[in-house]
This record gives sequence, structure tokens and C-alpha cells, in this order.
Amino acid sequence: MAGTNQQARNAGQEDSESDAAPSVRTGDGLRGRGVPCSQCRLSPSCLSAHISLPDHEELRGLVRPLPPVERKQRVFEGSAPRDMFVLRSGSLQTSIQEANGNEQVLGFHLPGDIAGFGTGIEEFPGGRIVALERSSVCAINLDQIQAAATRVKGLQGQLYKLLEEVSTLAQQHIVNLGRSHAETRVALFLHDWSRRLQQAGRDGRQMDLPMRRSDIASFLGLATETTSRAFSRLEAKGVISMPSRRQTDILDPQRLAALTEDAGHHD
Amino acid sequence: MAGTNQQARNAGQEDSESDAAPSVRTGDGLRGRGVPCSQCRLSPSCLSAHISLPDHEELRGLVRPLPPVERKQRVFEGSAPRDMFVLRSGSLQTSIQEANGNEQVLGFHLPGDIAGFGTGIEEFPGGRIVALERSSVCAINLDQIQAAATRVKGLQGQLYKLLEEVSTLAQQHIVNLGRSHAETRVALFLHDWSRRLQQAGRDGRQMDLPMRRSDIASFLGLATETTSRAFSRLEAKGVISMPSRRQTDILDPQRLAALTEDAGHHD
DNA sequence: CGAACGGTTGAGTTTAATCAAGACGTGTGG
DNA sequence: CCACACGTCTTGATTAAACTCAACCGTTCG
Repeated sequence: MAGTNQQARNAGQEDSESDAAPSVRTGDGLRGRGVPCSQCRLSPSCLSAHISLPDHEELRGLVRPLPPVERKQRVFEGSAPRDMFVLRSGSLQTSIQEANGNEQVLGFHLPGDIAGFGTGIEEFPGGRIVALERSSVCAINLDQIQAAATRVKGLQGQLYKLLEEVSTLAQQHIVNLGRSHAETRVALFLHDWSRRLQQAGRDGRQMDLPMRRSDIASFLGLATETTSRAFSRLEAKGVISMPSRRQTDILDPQRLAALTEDAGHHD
Repeated sequence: MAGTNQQARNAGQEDSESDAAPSVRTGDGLRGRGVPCSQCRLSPSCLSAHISLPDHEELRGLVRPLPPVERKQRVFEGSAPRDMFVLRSGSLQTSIQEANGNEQVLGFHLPGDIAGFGTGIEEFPGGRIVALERSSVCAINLDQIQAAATRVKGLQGQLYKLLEEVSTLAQQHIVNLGRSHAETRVALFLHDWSRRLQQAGRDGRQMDLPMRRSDIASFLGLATETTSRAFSRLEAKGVISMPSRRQTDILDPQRLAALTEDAGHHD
């Protein structure tokens, strides 16, 4: 599977920013409080799900809409205050920069996903979350929401479920990395990315891949060139087509799914 | 790092079964209730930590000491009732059996670790936990403890922390799998295993490796032969020595640690 | 004592990484 | 509006690493 570290998402919605976050659009951004979670378009996938209305008041104070983040800008770096980030539109990438200069990508995020939760990147020295395109996110302080969880009924369980999901997805990614062939891993990635785009209410066939090949490569534990070749081979097989660099269309979903399971051997 | 999925452990203790679990040793095992958590030698690393004494009563009923598990026996398989397992002595291995026959090892467990928590193996069709040697474990029903967590103060936070730890370790393992060279991965594994043995109060130099080479290989995403060769090369370099199959001694911890960081490139 | 299992080692093959060149595409400045 | 420069992607050639197949050895266990 691709974007294994996608982290909890439940509902589908578009990602145009047209009316997603008036409070952000109208001004000071960082402290805009105009939009309660109950009116947020992402509400069903946000922490607020299953929380009774009165308690929304309590949560509202914790959710800090951030000003739009531009491409390549960091949403989070190094030793910031411990925050989790709810992605409302755009896409993010979580990675850590190793001491030797290597960047290891841990996951990609689509609208509705929550980033910076359960990855321990606040512990990693080189942990960071960057926007892959213009994105809008809400930040929630982890200490505060955990404190709130002791008071607000249901919230603790919500956080727990979220964390469980993140953890399970990480385990799944480990299994996927165990699969040997480059082509299998890339197929897995495309298959999963497609599924997640659909969950986000977008087209799962004509996919936009906002990240670089080298990012995909890192995520899959491959070299950039190997990843690129795998894409090319899939295109040659007629499974996908690549009209442009960022756009990849799935021509034969079934065959893609089939390529997802490899022949079963070594590694 | 090795055994990335080790899962929460806090205190050190031996693993001889001499007096670890009287209730188990004396009989029917499965339902023995003779030993409250407060007397359990693993207490500080168990869920009972930071729980007030009266509440121990509530937890006591949830912790089910199991009869000793023999080598290669399963502690858990497939679609059992959702349990987590506290390891008191011995060692365990969590793995999933893929459809194509491949076994993917997700982690190894030492006394004080908790297995079957946050891995999602209850979801995976071929998920299992097996004993690598004669082991004694306690089972705790997940649904029950989660229900109890809504009542017992502090328990919810305890579970949360545990899960967070599991998740972070999985992410760390992903990073490790990103490292390219077989020798680096094996060095990482040995380094981490040593550290964990020490945490468990055992010798970190003269290590016992209860798992098969092929299990280590699977865990590290390598072929058995490659893993074996990496061991041999490390021995040739004078970093380790292998007096017997299961025993591996670390001769030069510093150099082992150095081999843990690889030169910084590709993959 | 023999069979089965696990581990090691070797030889040959395959895959992926590396090195290097060139092609897009995009955005910038003339 | 075009030219150029940069970042990124692709492709080719080569090298290096890991996988596979296979034989052999040592243990363990029946």
C-alpha cells in the first residue's frame, strides 16, 4: 500500500479552499475562531466526531486554523510545541532528515488525514511536515487535547482509535516494505493512493501525484531511478499512463491490484 | 534498531520462572488468580503502574495468567478474542502469514514487553504470536480493559502511552528498513537486541538469540542467506563472535554502534 | 542412529543502486 | 514573448548487492 502513514480519515470531501475556512481566509489566520468544528466541512473526519454539541465549545478553543501553507513550506519542524495537524485541503508529507543527510519519507497526507500524530517525529531530530502544494491545516496542541480528553466524554476514545489506526497502518507499511520487487511496491503505492483519493472524494483513476519521484522512492525504500523505471514499466504494460509528470492515470485497476501481490518468495 | 516492535517495557527483571508466577506454576493456570498485579514481579512495567491500590482489584480480574507456553507454540492465532499479552518470561515473536505463504515477522518480545497490542494482527488474516522458547504470559482482554479504562483513573492514559510507544517504534523500524545495506540492518538488530536484553536485566554482551536466522531475515526484510552472511562478516571483522548458533557475543560495542549508521546515500 | 531442521557457505543469476547524460517543464528575466 | 536556467524526471550503461539454487555441516530430537 502507498501512503501507509496516511492516518485517520473517515469522510470524503473536496479540497478546494473556496469556503473551507472563512476564518482563515478573512484575515489573521492563526487565531481565527469564526468556525466551530460543527460547521467545518471536515467535521465528520475531525476529532469532533461523536462529541456532543456543548463540548464542541471546549474543542473549538483548541483547534487553531493556520494561514494557508505554500508548496514546500513547512507545517512543522524539529522541536516545535507538540501539535497534531488536521489537513483540510492540499497535501502534506511527513519525513525525517537523518544525520547523514538522507531524507526518509514516512507518509503522505490527504484532506481529512491527521499528520504529526503517532509518528514520534517530535522525538526525531530531523522530523518535519511539509506541504506538497498550497494547503490549509488546523493545528491542535497535543498536550491540550489530551488534557481536554480527561474531561470531554468520548474524546479520549476518539484519540485512542486514531492512534490505533496510525499504528496499524505503520505495521502494514512494514509488511509492504517486506515485499521484494520494486514494481510491486510501486503498484502498492499507486493502488493505495488511488483508494485514498477516492475516499477523499476525488477521482481514483486520474490521479494527481503531488510529491516528487524521489519522495515516493524514499517512502518505498527504493532509489529514485528504480522508482521511475517501475513507473515506466507499468506504463509499458498498459496498466497506467502518465500524461504528465504529476498526473498518472490508472488504465487497468484490476491488473494493478494483481501486481500488488507478489509471487511469494524471499526477502 | 532490532526488535522494533518490542512494545512498552519499563523495568528490568530476570526471566527465570523460579518464582515469577506462583499461580501458574501451582496449577490450573488459565484461571489462577493467586497473584495480584501488585505482587507480580513485572508490576512496574505492567498496566498496573500508576494505578491506585483499590483499583488493582478491578484489574486483577482482567489479567489471566496462561499456562506456560512451549517453544513454537502459539500464544495467539488468527481470529481469537481480542487479547493483549504481557510477557513475563521467555520470548515471543509476532508475525503474519501472507496469502502467498510468506511469513513476515513484525517483532520480537522480551519479558516486560506487551505483544498483540497496536499491531493490528487481529485484523490480519494470518496474524500470530508464537513462543520462541518456554514462556509465561498473561492475557488481557482488550475490550474488557478498554471498558475498565473508562472507569479506572489513569488506566486510559496508560494504554494510550503504550500504544503511542508501539506506534513510534513501528515508525522507527520503517526508517531502519530504509537503510540500504544488509550489514547495517543486522548491526542495528544486534545493537537493539543487546540494549533490550540489558533493559530486561540480562547481559547485553553475551546475547541469546532465540529466534531463527530466517526470522531475523524476515524482520529485516532480507533473505536468510544474506542475513547469515552479514553475521559471518561481522564476526570476521571482530565485532561479534558466535560461540554457538543461538549465542552471539558482542566483542566491540562501539564499532557495532558505528556500523549502525550507514554511509548515507540511496535507497 | 537416523531423520529433520536450521545454519553456513559457494556459485551463478537477477535486481536494484550508482554514475552519467539528456529531456522535459516551469518559472524567471531579458 | 522568447531564451535560459534550474529542478526534476527519465533513460542508458555499469557496478555492486542481494537473491536463488544447491550442497554441506552441525544440532537436536525422535
